Amino acid sequence: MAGTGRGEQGGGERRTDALSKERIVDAAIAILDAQGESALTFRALAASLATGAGAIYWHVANKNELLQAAADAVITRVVSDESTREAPAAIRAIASGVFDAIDAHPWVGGQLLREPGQSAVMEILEGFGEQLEGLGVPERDQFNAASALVNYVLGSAGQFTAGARINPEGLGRTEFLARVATRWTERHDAATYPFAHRAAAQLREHDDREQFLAGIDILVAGISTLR
Amino acid sequence: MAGTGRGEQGGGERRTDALSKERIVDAAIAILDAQGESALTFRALAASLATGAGAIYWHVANKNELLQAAADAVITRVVSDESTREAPAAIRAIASGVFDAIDAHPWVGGQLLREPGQSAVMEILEGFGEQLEGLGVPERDQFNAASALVNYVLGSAGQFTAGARINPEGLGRTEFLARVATRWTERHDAATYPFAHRAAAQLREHDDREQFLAGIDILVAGISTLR
DNA sequence: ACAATATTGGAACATCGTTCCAGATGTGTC
DNA sequence: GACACATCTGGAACGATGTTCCAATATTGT
Repeated sequence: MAGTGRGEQGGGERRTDALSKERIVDAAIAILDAQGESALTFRALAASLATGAGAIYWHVANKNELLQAAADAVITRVVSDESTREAPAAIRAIASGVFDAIDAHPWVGGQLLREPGQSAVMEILEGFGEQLEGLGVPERDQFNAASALVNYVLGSAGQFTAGARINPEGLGRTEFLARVATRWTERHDAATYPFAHRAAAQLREHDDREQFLAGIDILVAGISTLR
Repeated sequence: MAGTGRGEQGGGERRTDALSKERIVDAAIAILDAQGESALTFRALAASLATGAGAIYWHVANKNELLQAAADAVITRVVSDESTREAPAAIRAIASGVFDAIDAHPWVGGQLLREPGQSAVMEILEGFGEQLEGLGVPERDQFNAASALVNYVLGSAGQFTAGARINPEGLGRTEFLARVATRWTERHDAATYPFAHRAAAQLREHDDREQFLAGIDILVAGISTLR
């Protein structure tokens, strides 16, 4: 068996078109951003890099690792941008950053939900966790509080991403939400779903980002009661 | 077709093995529960029903519709079990029900995140929403509050489901979490990730359900400050 | 210059969701 | 009972995907 050991790239320059995990991940992100999750195939990726599938597998174990690396690349930039603000504002800033990243790269949302303990998720957990001391949260509650924030962010990310996946790209977000609302209202009885019908009305004039941050504020308010 | 006859059944009675969407969904749930998400293929489903793929497509449009129907079937039973308790307890009860359903059928978590506006999700939203009046939440904040609860539940569901997908089925949940914790601790610096390292320690002795409900309590506490 | 290793490109494989269609089954009419 | 028609079934076939395999090429070490 030939050694499968990974060669370190030493100091010598190589051919300028040499593949690398970084170049592959960048190409993958470009495809994901431009054409969406379903467009990322090893054939499309190989074509984009002017190579074959086998060459890509030399640098990347499988598609899952590729997606994780892509998601990490996007999220790490956001969270490491650590602000030295007051605790509540810092939490809001981190959440905002994650939201914006997912807004710009909708596929990230789905990926974060797929693998727990993934570095991107831990990065977010770390970012939130470090702020809890400043809120006066006792240590025994800090893990629960940070988890709640992370799970809320991931759930929101999933819903948002799923929306983007369905939206035929033609409609704006508000137009799209309006269509979802009317379709749902038509199909379900207002008597058995009183709340959902009121919610559908608000859906038309709501702003995703505002609603997301309102949820963060609710969580922060709840966390502040832990003492 | 080479007469693979069931004509030799004898009795001219109406065939007892007639397909229906309900029977198909039940068979799908059985496969999902027993062997996990990746085991549900149209070939396996056809074999389980002793028929062909084409026959299934006569009753079900595609795999997505099948998964939605399966998830709806599981969730609807849980939420419609509406309790007439006080608001905070009712919210806790609904969340518990969803958690238990996903605990028993891990694949449901992933499915709920895939399609927004799905009936199962709206059912949960309705369940939470109806309790908010009792908490004294002003109408303009009710949609945000209910959304926060739903997004938190879905995020938690996703994390929990993802864990079940990775776990090789051999280990118990605690053992599995311990392994995740040590692997992460070994790979990452305690200096740059102080909080995550403390969290990893707690991960070993934590209970998923308790942590999930702790998050619900945080949200309820935060929602109660909206007046 | 030569051997050994690292990397590439693309053919080949197994599997999946889905489509297609010939035949079997059921229903209504005389 | 015989015929026509719509409903339903079973399985072969299609196109696409992730992945593996391997002969060919590029790079490195001596």
